[in-house]
Amino acid sequence: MAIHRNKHGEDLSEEDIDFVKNYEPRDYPPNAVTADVILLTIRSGRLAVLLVERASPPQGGSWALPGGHLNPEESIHETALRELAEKTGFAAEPAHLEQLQTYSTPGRDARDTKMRVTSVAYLAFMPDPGTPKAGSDARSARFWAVDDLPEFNSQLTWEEGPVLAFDHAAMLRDGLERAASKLEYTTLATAFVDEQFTISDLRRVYEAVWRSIIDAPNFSRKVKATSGFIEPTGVKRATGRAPAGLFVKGEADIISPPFFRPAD
Amino acid sequence: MAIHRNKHGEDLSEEDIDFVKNYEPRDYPPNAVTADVILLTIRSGRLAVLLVERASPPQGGSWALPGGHLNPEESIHETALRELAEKTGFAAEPAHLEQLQTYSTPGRDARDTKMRVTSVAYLAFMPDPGTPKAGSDARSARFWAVDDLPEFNSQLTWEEGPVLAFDHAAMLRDGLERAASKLEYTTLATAFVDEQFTISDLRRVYEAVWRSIIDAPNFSRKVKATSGFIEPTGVKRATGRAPAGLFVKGEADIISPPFFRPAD
DNA sequence: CGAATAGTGTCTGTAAGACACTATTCC
DNA sequence: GGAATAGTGTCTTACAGACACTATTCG
Repeated sequence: MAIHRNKHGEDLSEEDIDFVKNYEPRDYPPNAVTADVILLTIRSGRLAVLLVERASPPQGGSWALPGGHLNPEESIHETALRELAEKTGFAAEPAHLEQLQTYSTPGRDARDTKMRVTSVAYLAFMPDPGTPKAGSDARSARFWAVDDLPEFNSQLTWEEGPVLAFDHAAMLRDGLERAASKLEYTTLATAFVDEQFTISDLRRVYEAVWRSIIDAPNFSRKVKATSGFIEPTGVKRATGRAPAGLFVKGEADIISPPFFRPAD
Repeated sequence: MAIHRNKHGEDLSEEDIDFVKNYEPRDYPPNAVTADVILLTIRSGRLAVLLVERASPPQGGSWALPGGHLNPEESIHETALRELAEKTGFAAEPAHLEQLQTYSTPGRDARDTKMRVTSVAYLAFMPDPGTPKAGSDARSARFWAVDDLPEFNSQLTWEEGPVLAFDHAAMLRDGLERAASKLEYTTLATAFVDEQFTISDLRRVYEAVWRSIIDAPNFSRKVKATSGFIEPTGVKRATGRAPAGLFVKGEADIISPPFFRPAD
């Protein structure tokens, strides 16, 4: 039996070439595939997420994660990057972008009665990039501290902050959990800080994402003892009170043993 | 500003109702959304995956993960369950089913030139269900030990076992890594064994998924010390040599502290 | 008996977390 | 000096892993 391979259109069997030639996509139920991006950063020590105020339907006027349709010829990963650039005007790509999960519950989008809308959520980290410019299809765009969102802070009422459109609150919830867990076993905390950073900067990332207080002495020792996590530059920064050593990210992506979150 | 919500078609604004009424899905590029399932089990102490031999194009004749198209009205999770039942004839649902990742690289499917095919991969665990019956669209269906697949065992040549269609080898690779990591911090090892099991049964799951040998005395003590992992039934099973206590799964889903894989 | 499996006891090294203490800078 | 921040030292507890040892059954 012949081995059939299909990488980027090469090595198609004759049957497959025929099959594709006669294939009529319009014979099948319509689908839309979109990417939505949860872009997280740290602002004044608080974890913040980028939201866009939608200009047009569905759910015009409400706040949502930036996102949009998969174009022919591009991968969803590229969709996520493109939509992020279009909706926010950021020139720089995020320091980290990973796929989170796909959401497809019927009814999650008003169009579902005519065409199913399947959304692939992405999770992105970057150092505070300043104020975004509202782009195409957006009335406005800004970072919101996660605990200024009523759906993420039981102290707030629904009138005191934006309520998320579609199932974006569920996406954000899943994204926050993924982010917290990734800090345990990867060096991704460095994706939230500038190229050069102090150990305290790094600790504040953990504190913001984990929503907990970390013992500074123990943290400092642990980070320096984890091989490949950070590299000293030799330079010291005298910004605050005591001068602090400046570091850059090391070569490691995985930290072992992991840094555990406090049990709560 | 009004708060817009959209849960299962309720609470639509007038703009959204108008928008959907005038929406024409055929104006947009066509997409297909499919679910593919990585069903893992333990057979004679080895980790095995369910594969089907495809009967029709694309890639008819090659081995692939069971899967198929998202139907209107169903969630992608339901697609995964339905395709698994249709392609294998299993009456029982898997003990565990979770979404893994979504694959959308252009060119991953021969049809991509006419219609993009986005696949949501699912990961499923269950105790050995016996021999599957090849269902719709499948020439045959069977479990393959993962290390009888040439792409997962460098000792084998491509002629000595099935080579996976599409990007299913990448999916399986990601699924195996997810499975190994899930055993670290969840009680999902119990999804691979029968309702009643011995501690050795459970240890063999860890050994098969982690591809490593675990010290039986330490494992036994650790499992029993982890609250909520397993509950004793009081009964003993005298199948092999020494009689072993029988246990059932406890209420916990998360194990803390985690069980770590050996560093390799 | 000997082999295979189940399970207990005990020791060692590593690491997490608590916390007292010193050092440096700005006000 | 006093407050804020950076960083060291040291002690306790917990747990992973190594491994010697006992117990039970089958051939």
